[in-house]
Amino acid sequence: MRDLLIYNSLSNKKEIFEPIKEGYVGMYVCGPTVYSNVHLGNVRTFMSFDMIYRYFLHLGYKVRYVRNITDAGHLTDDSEEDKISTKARLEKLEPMEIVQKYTTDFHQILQKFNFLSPSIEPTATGHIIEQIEAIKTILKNGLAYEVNGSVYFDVLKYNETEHYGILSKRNIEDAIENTRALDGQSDKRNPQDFALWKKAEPEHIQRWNSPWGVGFPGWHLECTVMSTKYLGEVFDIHGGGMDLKFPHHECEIAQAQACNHQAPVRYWMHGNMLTMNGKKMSKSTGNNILPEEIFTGDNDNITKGYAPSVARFFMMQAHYRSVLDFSNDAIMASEKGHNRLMEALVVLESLKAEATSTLDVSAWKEKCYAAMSDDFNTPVLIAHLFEAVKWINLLKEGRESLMAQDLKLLLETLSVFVFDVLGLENTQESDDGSKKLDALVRILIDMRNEARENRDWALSDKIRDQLLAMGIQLKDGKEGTMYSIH
RNA sequence: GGCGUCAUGGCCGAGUGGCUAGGCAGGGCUCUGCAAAAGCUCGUACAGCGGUUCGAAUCCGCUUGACGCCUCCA
Repeated sequence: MRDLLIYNSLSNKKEIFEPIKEGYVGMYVCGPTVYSNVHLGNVRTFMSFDMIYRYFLHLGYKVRYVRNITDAGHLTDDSEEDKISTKARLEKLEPMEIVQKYTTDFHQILQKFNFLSPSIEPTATGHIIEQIEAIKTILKNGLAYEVNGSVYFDVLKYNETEHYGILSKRNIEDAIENTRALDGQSDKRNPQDFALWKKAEPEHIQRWNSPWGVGFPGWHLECTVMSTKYLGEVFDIHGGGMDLKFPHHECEIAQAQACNHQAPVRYWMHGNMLTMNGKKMSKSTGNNILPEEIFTGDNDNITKGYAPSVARFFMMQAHYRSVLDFSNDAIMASEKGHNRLMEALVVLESLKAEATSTLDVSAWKEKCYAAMSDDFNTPVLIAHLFEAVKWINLLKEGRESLMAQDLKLLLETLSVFVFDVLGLENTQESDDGSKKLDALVRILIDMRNEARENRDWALSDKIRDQLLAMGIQLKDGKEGTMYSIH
């Protein structure tokens, strides 16, 4: 098998992927905090890893893909309030109601985008006991301290023997020098220390018993605990958005080292941000667009709705490690390209085999795999797919030819990459309603063609123009009239 | 202030020390009753200034600009 290159954020270069166990991949991706609807930026990261998961599966790896749900709430500031309880109070709901609501929303959105389900989707609240055990271990190993019902990770102590900042390429010394004004209220010995367990104030709703009193687990612990529980103390790939690199992933490394005395992850992968109007999409700033708004067009930044597969294609046209800027013009251009690709696939199925092949399908297929195996380069893959689109059209016109086996190989390979790996869908799916619509439109097409034969241009143009006005476009071609619905 | 990333043709967006990215838009052509659609085809870009080199958009330095992280964030 060809080498698979993966860009490792730990070394900042592409490395040949060598799984810990031949044929198996353990992959952990930081999931959403379920206190509001996921926006398109959140979706991008998960989609990148969905594509990566799909490619591994296609290559024949047995993949255990773990993507968590953060439902324990993260501290937002020193007010001892966390996101989930804040939202719960606002909506007068139980925290677990919030969690349920947005978890369901998350799943529905991903389903629309044609995501594959992860192998395990663990929750933070389902692993409180494991988190408490991890804290005990870190305390026992002398890398944490208890203050006033809370437990903090001792970053300076850790840094004496390990490098805190190994992933984000920071030096703790620099961080200390550049620390902002102290808040004065913290129990921390050093501002760089982070909470493993936090004492719950009376008004804090989410709370659990622990050896240090009633409280709740810290920001970063759940991922350490759940990844090692399901994938082992050392596993192949850990992914997440670029914005989690520091401090979240840095803390994960420190916690895992403190527990197990070894680096937990072989390959760290970070997806880049989706921006809009040149700025990062973010829940807190409001600079974001919801998936549902993409589908319906109900957002000031877009002029119409777009199918989930079109949004997916839009994202796959950029490399996962590049910043991608969302705009109406950009996704509209993607929609046209997406549809052209899908139409070529339909044409391909109707092509007839010839006695000779004038195109080298095997070499083309090889290029597709080479693109994907070079750090999952979907934009280059898509460029190759469009080369196939061009071929298909030339084949249709009889300007090139393929033997049966090459035709089959082209169809199979194209299907694999378009549907299995990129996870795109042909949006012209036919349900019962659309079948009836299809029959209706065909009747009108027949009537129009009769009118055309009678040179009754007034009638034929009327049928054409009125259908177009309601979004049904007729397309006259050599093989008869086709149509598409917009 | 610290750390880091990036600046590509009208737009989006890859890649690379010398050889076509690709998509969208635009020009030309084919098809067509006229259109539309579709197809074919064309364009020759890499922020600025230095340097290395036979040769750089691709490597190095500086400048400018943008963005990300440093605080919850995919």
